[in-house]
Amino acid sequence: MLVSELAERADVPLATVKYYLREGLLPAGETTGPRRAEYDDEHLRRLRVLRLLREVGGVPVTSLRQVADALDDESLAVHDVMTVIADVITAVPTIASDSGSLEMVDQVLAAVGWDGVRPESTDRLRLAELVSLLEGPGSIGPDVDVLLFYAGLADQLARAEVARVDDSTERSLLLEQMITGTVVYGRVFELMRQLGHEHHHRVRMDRTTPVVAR
Amino acid sequence: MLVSELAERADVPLATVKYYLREGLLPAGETTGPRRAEYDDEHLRRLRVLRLLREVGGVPVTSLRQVADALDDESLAVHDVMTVIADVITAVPTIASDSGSLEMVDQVLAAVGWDGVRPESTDRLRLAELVSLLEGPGSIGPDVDVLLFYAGLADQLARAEVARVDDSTERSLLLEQMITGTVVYGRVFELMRQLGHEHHHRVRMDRTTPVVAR
DNA sequence: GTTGTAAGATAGTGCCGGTATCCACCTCTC
DNA sequence: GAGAGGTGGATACCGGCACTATCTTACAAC
Repeated sequence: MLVSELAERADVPLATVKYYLREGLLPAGETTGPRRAEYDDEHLRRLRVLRLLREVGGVPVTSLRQVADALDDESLAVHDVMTVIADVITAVPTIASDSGSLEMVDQVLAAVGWDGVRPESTDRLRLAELVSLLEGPGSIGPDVDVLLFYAGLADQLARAEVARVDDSTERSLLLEQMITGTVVYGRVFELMRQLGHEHHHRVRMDRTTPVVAR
Repeated sequence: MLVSELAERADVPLATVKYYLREGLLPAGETTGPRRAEYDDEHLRRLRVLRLLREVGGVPVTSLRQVADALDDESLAVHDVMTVIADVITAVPTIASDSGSLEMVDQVLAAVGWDGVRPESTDRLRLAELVSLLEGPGSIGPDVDVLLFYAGLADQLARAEVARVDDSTERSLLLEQMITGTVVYGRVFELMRQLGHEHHHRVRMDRTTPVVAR
């Protein structure tokens, strides 16, 4: 297919596809002439994944390059590509964190037995930042028990999600499915949590406050 | 305290505080003279909450105005303010959703018994959008059972979080704590999920692929 | 041939979230 | 009571980001 068709099939403006090509996020098509190039399904899938990361995951375009590079690097194991994705999804301006918070995080990680986490993981560092944020005056202090509760649930979630991947799938397809899953289901869970708040909150209100009219 | 002190204590640039005042996100201080105004702890807490929503929650400044208005409106019950917060946190450009997806979402909501969710909830609508996104060709189709699994975990989380709020606290303080909790612990859980992926992923790799060197 | 569209390069746009500057004036210190 | 420095208030400006528009050259299908 030609660029225009690629753009149309992915439902992305042509100008944007050209921009991504310029930025090297999308591998160039196979040149079939001085002013002609062919694109295939692989390009289409790549484009879809990038847009998903961008639009649903909120990943900035500059970080997408890291993603593209990792996907293109055949020497990287699927697992290693996913750590790149993990780091990139976690792109929020840095806050200061103290060593005590990091210690607390590590304590929690140890408690749930997550020894497979890289010490340089962005997620681990960001988590410590958040914990130190909670330590500020007048806020709900971070409690190891509370964090452990979260970690326990997250463990169930992550365990089930990892178990759901089918390693017999071809590398590039597998990666795309995993990325989509991470991003989209992450958002799904987030939304469900908020819906849960809304429900349980209302239930509690109805029980607590006297109902005036119904 | 004077503005400069307010800015310093919240660790926000003075120019930004002035900007927030201009935008009406922060109520004006009490004027004590033609070129003098006093700010109190309430202002400080408000500022901190706004910055948290902005920096950790990624809420755009325009939406912060809705938050500020809701917080200032004493006629709104705590619960109603929280629905405003819920809608505002869920600020991602819209994707098209089909009616089938919405039906699926409602089916899941009914299954977990969340009848306290407003039909117009932004979260409910966004969830339907995501579900229809998953329905696209070549992706991991949305499965009611999978969604139910997420909903079940989210229910545990939301239930525990709502149970943790102490209604005897003064309204404005309570709201601030709840907002902080929603935003920060949401992010905490997200990070923990990713850390869980990293760990379980590595474990699975180590088991699956023959270890060459150690 | 004529027309339409491709590729490729370069320049421009719109929004967002602040910053910077200016001014008239107040207040604190010495 | 004089001077330094900070204040509230207004307006103008800025940098980054993610595109978007335009232009040129050339080929391809009719």
